[in-house]
Amino acid sequence: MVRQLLLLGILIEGKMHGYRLNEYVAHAMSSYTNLKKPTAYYELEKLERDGYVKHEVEREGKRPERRVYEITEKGRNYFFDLLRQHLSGFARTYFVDDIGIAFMGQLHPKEAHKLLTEKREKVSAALEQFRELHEHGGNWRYVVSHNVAHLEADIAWLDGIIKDLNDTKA
Amino acid sequence: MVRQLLLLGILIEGKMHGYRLNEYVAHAMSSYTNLKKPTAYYELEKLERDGYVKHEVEREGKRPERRVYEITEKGRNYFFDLLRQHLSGFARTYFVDDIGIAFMGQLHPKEAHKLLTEKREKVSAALEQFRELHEHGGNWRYVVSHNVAHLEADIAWLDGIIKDLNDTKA
DNA sequence: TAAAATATAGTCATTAGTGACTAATCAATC
DNA sequence: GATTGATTAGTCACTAATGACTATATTTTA
Repeated sequence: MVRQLLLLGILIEGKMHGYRLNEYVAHAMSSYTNLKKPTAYYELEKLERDGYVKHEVEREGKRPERRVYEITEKGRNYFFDLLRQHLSGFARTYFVDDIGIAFMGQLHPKEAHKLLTEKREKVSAALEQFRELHEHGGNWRYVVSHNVAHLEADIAWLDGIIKDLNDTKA
Repeated sequence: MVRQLLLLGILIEGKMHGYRLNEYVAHAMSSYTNLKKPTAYYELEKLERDGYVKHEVEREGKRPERRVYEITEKGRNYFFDLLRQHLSGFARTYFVDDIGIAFMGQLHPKEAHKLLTEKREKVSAALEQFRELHEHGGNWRYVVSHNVAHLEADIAWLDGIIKDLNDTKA
């Protein structure tokens, strides 16, 4: 449903053709989704089947045909339903890192220490990148602060484990 | 690859039949994965195709047949590869909440405020649940502290947005 | 002790998701 | 002015994931 919210949220601001839409997703929205192009078309087809969007074909000059997608009235309503659900709802996140940590005991603490230190550096680099993105307007800044907050939490968490491993090694 | 790490990590501690394995995943590991039963069997088939696990069929009394899965030597090596990769690597997390927030402007700030307050309560409840889980031994406690850290970060983040919305309303 | 509930063990049909590709146009460079 | 490279627009064959189901055995309860 997240993908539907995303696509309808784009189309609610105006019609757009498929290619442009995917470009927009891949660039402007790359910090909160990794929706792939074929997946977007696939999702658009479903949205169309259900009457939430429609499309007409146009062509500019001699370029290939484009499908210009447009949200329907039903789609608008559905978008607001989804948006309300998403803003008020809570969905549990599963952290892939936890699985590695759960099996960490299979390695020598010294090696685990080295590996987690590498991870910490990578998280730290990602954090720097997000910090540099700071101060764009709109609700975008909340997306940035969200990611910053979580990456900071991750680093603190990793530091705790690394410290424990230090004590174990000694 | 996460699923493979998970399944091999279970089997490295000893052979286990499919049903028990799924039970284990659904109970003991429910805080770091939502792997479904058919997905587990599907993944086990692939692991078997690639020679990382093998199975033999057994039956106890008159109960239905069981497939008892066992990790191979190749599987052990692969497990350690995966574990090292996971412990040292960093994978970007996409937060579904960010999509709702990105489109929050479509609603009246007053309604957004109400909805986010509801979300905050749900996050808070989830946090309480995790806090109660505290103090089991092993690396399990890191899983708990990880989730606690992230939920706390979420609440602080939500509070920031809610506060801004208060100012907007006024 | 018959009926209902629960546990055991896994399968199947269907939907979801994507890497790699096609096929055309336009721009740049040698 | 031919060749290379980028852009435009979308498709296809394949892999991944799961809700709903089957079928039997055991336990509980009325």
